[in-house]
Amino acid sequence: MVSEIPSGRVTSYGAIAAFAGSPGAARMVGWALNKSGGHEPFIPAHRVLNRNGALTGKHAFPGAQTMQQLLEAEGVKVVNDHVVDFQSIFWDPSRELSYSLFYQMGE
DNA sequence: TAGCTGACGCCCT
DNA sequence: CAGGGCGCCAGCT
Repeated sequence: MVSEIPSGRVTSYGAIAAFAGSPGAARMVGWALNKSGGHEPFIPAHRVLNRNGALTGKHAFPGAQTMQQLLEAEGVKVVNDHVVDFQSIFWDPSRELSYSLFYQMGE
């Protein structure tokens, strides 16, 4: 699901968990993303933030500024570990994720 | 077995 | 504004 997030857009752990059918299991999303690093296919984990738009996962990246740099490279502004105008570039799975993802997943 | 700890989120004091 | 409780659940001690 995270792979479907367009460049320059962001979403939250909670939104993903909710759409996946386990509202409240946002921690698992972070756990999964943590495991997803360093291998193929590339998962744009830097586009997933907490519900306030904070870069709470930055410490899981190689460099201290890596997550922020990845976002800024896509045109997303970051100030004080928070994405600027988080609401306007928020990517809501329930509203924007197409049926095609599930088709790809096999169901 | 019990408890703790997360890249979380919501609700209540 | 701070702090606590609870749900969530995988993976360690």
